[in-house]
Amino acid sequence: MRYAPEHNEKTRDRILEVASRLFREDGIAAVGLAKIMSEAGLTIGTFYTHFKSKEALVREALLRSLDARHEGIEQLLQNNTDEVLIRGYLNPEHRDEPGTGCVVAALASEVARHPRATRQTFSTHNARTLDALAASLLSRNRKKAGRADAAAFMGLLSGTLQIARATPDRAESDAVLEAGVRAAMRLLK
Amino acid sequence: MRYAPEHNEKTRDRILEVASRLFREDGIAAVGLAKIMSEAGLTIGTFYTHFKSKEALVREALLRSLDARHEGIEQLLQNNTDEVLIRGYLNPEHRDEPGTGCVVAALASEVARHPRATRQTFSTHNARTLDALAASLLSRNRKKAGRADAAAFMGLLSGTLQIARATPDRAESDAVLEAGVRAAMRLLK
DNA sequence: ATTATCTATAGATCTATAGATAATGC
DNA sequence: ATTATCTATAGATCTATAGATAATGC
Repeated sequence: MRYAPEHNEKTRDRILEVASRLFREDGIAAVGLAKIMSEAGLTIGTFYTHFKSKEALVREALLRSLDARHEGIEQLLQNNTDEVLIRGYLNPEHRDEPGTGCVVAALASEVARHPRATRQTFSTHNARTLDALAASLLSRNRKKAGRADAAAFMGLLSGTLQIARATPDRAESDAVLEAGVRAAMRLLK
Repeated sequence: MRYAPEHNEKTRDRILEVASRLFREDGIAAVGLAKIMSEAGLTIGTFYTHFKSKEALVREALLRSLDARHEGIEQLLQNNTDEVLIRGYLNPEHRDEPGTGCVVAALASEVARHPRATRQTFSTHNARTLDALAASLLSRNRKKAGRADAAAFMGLLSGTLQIARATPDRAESDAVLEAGVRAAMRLLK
């Protein structure tokens, strides 16, 4: 069947949308292509007309979700105080909704075990956000902060969010988030 | 065959030893029971005489590796300066050897997706290390640091290590570790 | 006529179980 | 006699491919 010219691209986009959410929610290794295709309203047979392999999908989904989050963070960086921005990351909603949340917190440790091409995609597209962080948030407070300093700041945020997510006691988990906010503020002083 | 009384326990220990390494190296979802048993010198059929399920193994392997690392960290906390301790965590060897390294950096984001019983085990056994960190490292520098503050400090260390592991360029990855050291020192000031 | 989608399947692997085998203590 | 181990297998799922089907543009 010859479909409309944009049909193929729209389908591909829908698959990427679902994949970038499910990978963050369940982990890359734990989510199968059949589930992704099914949630996109398709059967698994169609997958390979859109992507060469699961690893190719992983790279494109990472790219997509990192870029999407970059847009959001750029906006937050412009008009807000440090604390508002930090609390925009370290809050119970973000903790409880990994599917639309930070890619670093959800997938960095798993991406580290993937092929170099995948790590390269992750690193390159995360660098845009790190550079923006360094340029506005960090340098606003102290001088001479580079991409690596932004990575450490991001490490504090994502590492703390992960520990909060792994902590089953709600009150204790909330306290971890609050301690993370204090620590992040301290880093900026 | 009736084996020596300690035989069963030694075999179980060997399985746990292998599992706690492979889970950290490859991720929990990505490593199968057959591979674990094979590296322990056994076939998969024996697994269920030692553990009720894979999830039960996960809990015991987490418990074991968290406790093992706790011992090491306790010793480091006693006789070293802040910087030596921080560099004992954020260094290239630790980055390159996840199998024997920090459980939080390797598995926290994956544990967060596991059943509550597993998260409880993780949280309880990690709390011992967090309390030790709060008691010595943090309170040595600033007053009134609790378990949650230690969790944020640990979040900085583990989150930064994860980003270093995901960064394919060696020099850039090394720079992330160094920035992490600076940030951790800053947190203790 | 083209091509995205479907069903069906290959072949590998996953967790888990059943029943036979073999090594040691009583 | 006991029991940890083995082989074999069930049944589900994984990634990937093959070939039939069907929806739309020329």
